[in-house]
Amino acid sequence: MRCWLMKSEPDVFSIDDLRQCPGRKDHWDGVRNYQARNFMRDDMRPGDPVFFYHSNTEVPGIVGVAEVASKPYPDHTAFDPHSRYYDPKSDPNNPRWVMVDIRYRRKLKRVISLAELKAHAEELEGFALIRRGNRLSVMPVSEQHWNYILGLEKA
DNA sequence: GCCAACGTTGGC
DNA sequence: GCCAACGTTGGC
Repeated sequence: MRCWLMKSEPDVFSIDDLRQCPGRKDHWDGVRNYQARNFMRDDMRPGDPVFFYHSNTEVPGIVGVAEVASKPYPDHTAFDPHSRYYDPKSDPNNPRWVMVDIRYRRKLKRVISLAELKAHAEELEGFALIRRGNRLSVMPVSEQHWNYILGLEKA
């Protein structure tokens, strides 16, 4: 089992949006970065825990926990010319982009902000989120870092 | 809204 | 294969 962090802009899709989905589950469409895609395609397994991260917002940070709820499968929004995620180069017979389903587990008792995570850079050394210039929207979290971050929740 | 950092594209 | 131009991400 691997742990993950996935970013979403709350104006587009927030943790509350996920919680209100039928079955508290939705598909995670729109990933258009090869490295992020490869993580989903090659390394994610149903049941893997996921930190839900709010980006591009007043206080960016981890807001909740979800879990991977499917195997990877083709991202159909790439085939839809009306979608903002349309990619004419993705061939339906050989899909370029994949997605997984994500299920809501819980919100954290408080937001663990990016600033707070950066303040623990020493304990979180190697965590992709706090590396300079990081733009990945899907990234692995080591089990050690996962547990450390959850420990911050009670602080 | 600004802009640094990064990924992608395409000319050569 | 290099690299300049461009588009996007996302913190601030």
